[in-house]
Amino acid sequence: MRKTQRFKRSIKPKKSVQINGKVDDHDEEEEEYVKAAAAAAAASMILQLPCKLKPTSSVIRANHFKKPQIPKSPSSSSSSSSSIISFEKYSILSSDFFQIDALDLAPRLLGKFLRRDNVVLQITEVEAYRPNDSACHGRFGITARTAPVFGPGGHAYVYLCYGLHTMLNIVADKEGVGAAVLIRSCAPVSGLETIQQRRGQKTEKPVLLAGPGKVGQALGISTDWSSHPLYTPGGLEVVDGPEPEKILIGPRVGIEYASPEHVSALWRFAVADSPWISAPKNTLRLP
DNA sequence: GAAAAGATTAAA
DNA sequence: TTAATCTTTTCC
Repeated sequence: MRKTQRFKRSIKPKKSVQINGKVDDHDEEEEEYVKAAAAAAAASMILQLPCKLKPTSSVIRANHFKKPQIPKSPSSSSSSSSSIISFEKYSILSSDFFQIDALDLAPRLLGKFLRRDNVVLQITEVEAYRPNDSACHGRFGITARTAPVFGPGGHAYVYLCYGLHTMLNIVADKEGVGAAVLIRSCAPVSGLETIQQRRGQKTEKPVLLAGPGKVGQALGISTDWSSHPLYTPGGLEVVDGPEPEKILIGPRVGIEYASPEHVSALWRFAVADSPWISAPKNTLRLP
């Protein structure tokens, strides 16, 4: 009954690769960074970085991208202020946006918005998981849990980690390809009170949303949301947003069980200069 | 059918 | 540094 879904492994088994220590070769590591730098640079070109983002002045506010300051004049000029990024002017992304390689999609998701009702988060950190990737949940093939990963891009893949944390992924690439992008960190844009309530913390500091489990908790989602389409209005949506000025890259977190090749792959992307980044930060570098 | 491990977090 | 916590996948 439960074993009806038996599928062949999509990758070659690697029994003897249990890596305990880190690899020592600095040269290769440097090379990896150079390669990833090129990829990130390519992504930046395609993004046509608008560089509209104003550096936060004195106050560290919840949203690194958006204007942090409360308008001093209560005249409420609404959206006329050029320094204010109006969330309303952005529109929901179409499903086509997601139908690309997870490695390309990941950096493009930085700066985009996640919306569920009144709660809006801006994506600040992601990781790419791909076909033939020994760290990807799709490595065992299609199962009841991972089926959404193999579906068409633009859907959610939500799973429970350590029995407690709901991890939100955005499925990438075409149907049949097992690829997704893990949302590791976000910055709050609106619905701060709801976010704080769900998180059980009153803070506005990065501890509120820097970490994949925190994002899922802030959005109030469960594994029932897995396979939910993110390109249709209502429920959970991904909305277009401003691109970051600079992107940091580094190896993915918490995948020591994978093959060395994939452990060292620089498939983690983060918004440079944003405080809304999860630990560890010292493995992230500019391209 | 049982057991191990996990894309983590918060508190000590 | 370590406990908490439970589903998924694998092994016998």
